[in-house]
Amino acid sequence: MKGISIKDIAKQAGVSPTTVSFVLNGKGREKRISEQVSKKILKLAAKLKYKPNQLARGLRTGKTKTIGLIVEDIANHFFANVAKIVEEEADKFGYKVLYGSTEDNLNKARGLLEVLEYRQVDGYIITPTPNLDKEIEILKNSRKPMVLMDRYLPQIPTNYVMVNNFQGAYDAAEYLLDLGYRKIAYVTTTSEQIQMKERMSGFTAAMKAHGANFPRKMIKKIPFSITKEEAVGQIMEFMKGIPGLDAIFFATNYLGVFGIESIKNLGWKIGEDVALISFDDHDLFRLHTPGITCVSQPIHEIAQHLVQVLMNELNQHQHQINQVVLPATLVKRESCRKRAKAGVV
Amino acid sequence: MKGISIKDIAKQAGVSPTTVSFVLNGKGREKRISEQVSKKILKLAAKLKYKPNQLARGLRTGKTKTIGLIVEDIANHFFANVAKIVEEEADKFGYKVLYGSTEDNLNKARGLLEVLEYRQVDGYIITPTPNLDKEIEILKNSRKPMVLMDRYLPQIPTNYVMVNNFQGAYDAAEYLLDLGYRKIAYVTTTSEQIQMKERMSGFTAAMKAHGANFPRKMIKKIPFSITKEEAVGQIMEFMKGIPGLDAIFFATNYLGVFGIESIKNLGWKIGEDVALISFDDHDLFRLHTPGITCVSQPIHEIAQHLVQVLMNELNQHQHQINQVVLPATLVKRESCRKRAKAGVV
DNA sequence: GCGATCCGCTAAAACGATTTATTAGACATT
DNA sequence: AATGTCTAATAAATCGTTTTAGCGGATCGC
Repeated sequence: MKGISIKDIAKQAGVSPTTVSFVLNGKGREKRISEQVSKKILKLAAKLKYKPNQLARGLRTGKTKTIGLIVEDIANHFFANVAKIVEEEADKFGYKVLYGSTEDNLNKARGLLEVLEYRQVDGYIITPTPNLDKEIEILKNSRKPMVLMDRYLPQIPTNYVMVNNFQGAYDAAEYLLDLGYRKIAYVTTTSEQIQMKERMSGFTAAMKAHGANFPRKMIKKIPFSITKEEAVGQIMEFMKGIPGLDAIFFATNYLGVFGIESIKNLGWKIGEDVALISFDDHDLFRLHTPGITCVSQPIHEIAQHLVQVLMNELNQHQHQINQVVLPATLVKRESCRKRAKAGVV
Repeated sequence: MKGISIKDIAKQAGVSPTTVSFVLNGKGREKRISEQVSKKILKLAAKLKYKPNQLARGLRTGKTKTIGLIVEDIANHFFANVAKIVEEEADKFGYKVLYGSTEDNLNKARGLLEVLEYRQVDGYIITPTPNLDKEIEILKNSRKPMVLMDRYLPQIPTNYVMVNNFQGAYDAAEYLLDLGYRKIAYVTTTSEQIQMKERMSGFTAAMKAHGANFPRKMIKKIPFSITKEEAVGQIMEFMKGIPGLDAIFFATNYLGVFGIESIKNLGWKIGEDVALISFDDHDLFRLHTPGITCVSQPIHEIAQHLVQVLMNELNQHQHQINQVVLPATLVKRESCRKRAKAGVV
């Protein structure tokens, strides 16, 4: 059941393994192998369905043609879709993907990095967890090709591919204001992650630019660690405490989902009593009635750029830093609508 | 930036690489290496953070400690979650996972199998596409450890891990009848895949066992290839054509999602005008209002068994066939409720 | 006629582990 | 003393590639 090797081809062609290797690696010309011999080898290889042993090749060249993909949670809509495209794109370059989920846990991330190093992947696509700075720094210094996604580490200049969080949130705020909403609340996480900060900045900037009122008490931070029920409860309390609430923005999709539930629990009608908009799309937002307006990340492009950036580093030792920021798109659905008259409680 | 090798340890310990290899592989006793030397080597390995080169090891032993996971669509809720647990479980045995999505396309599946062979994975977890029989047969004959998931090939006895589709659908039908529903429709795919057939059998069996009427005209088959809009349209037509329709069962989750939309489009109320139940859980079902009752697959257990079966084959050359069928669970939500009075149009 | 150059190809080393066969010496047996 | 057994280790082959260095012969320049 053993595969056939370069030696088998060499024997059958009556040449040395070296020659076979040269030809099969497209170095026939360069190494001055005659057309006849080249052709014979190529034909033989095809006939025998020769498949180079990747382990032997990797051992010799130090390249495994494998990339490591570290996501927050492969079962999450956003990451699963990115993973899928990354796999497809990498495949085009002959690379395979080893993946793992961190659950946003530092130790899991460390474990994954260790395993990937152990497996000698050629490059990394990483969604960093909090406090992963040191490991990223080490990886960076080791000159291994690497690109971050979804968030970056402001202290460490690295490659990354991200959505424009500032612009996405800015557009959302502006859209709400355009529609005539005035009393707008903002729900985010307690996490200090950069992408959350940027969304907040973008939103705030838009409110300010339009002279809208956006005091601190319109902002609610929900801790990551609490249960869904607790979160929903907190959001309900928060909303009830704001008389005349017009519209509410959720800074990430799972909060938006909680928001839907909170509003329903209050007996309010989404899009009528209060407008709802969320960062990140979600199956539920698309299929919900009414549809939930959201700021959508260009998943396909993100994945393509991730692989592209990695391949650039991998192939051309081009060590200039590559930071890609892609526009977010406002997906308008029915949860926000033109507000005819000023809101009253 | 090179890793340290067995030779480095050997040099520093003043012994041969052979000795180091023996000790590090736990064969110290067996090979009569003295306690002193063993300890020295172990200490040194820990100190230098020695990580064996998997490529070299794989080349020599023929084992890559990698398994290939072929799913239908990694971005799908069910497969993404299985993939996640598979990865975690495999990790416990020191295995990593290479994955790929077939989109239920035969050629994609072939391509994936080829790549995985090329990468010499030690074992396979496969969601077979239609007509993949020949390739599975070949793989089986090659004695590579393999286990199928989600569906199996009736003509080829192989390992598999599945949910009990018959029982799941049976329970669903029985539940609807218990609640007092009588005019029950069934929506499935046109695909001839075994799991779909079994669901149909289970459902039919329950209806018959309870003496319920279940004529052919209560069954609708939706082709896989049409667009969402077309599917929704077909489902709407189908439902409108059944006077007095009580309840409707969808044989898989994406159909259930279409079902929700169809019912809404008709202006009916789920759980009030018509009961809805679907095979497979989905985020949307859980978060929808009203919640959608469904037949849920034990994802965690499925994944655990998949890895377990594969590890059995991998480690003990135990070549008896292992077929695991796990119970499906009926998750009761608000889309089906006690029916007070007989249904009237 | 002699060194330089080119042609077409190959021998052998290397990658880093595992594994088989072997060794040198201590000790025991007959 | 000759033989065998055991101990504690090692040398060398091996896995399948890639890659460096080189070889024998023909051709060229002068």
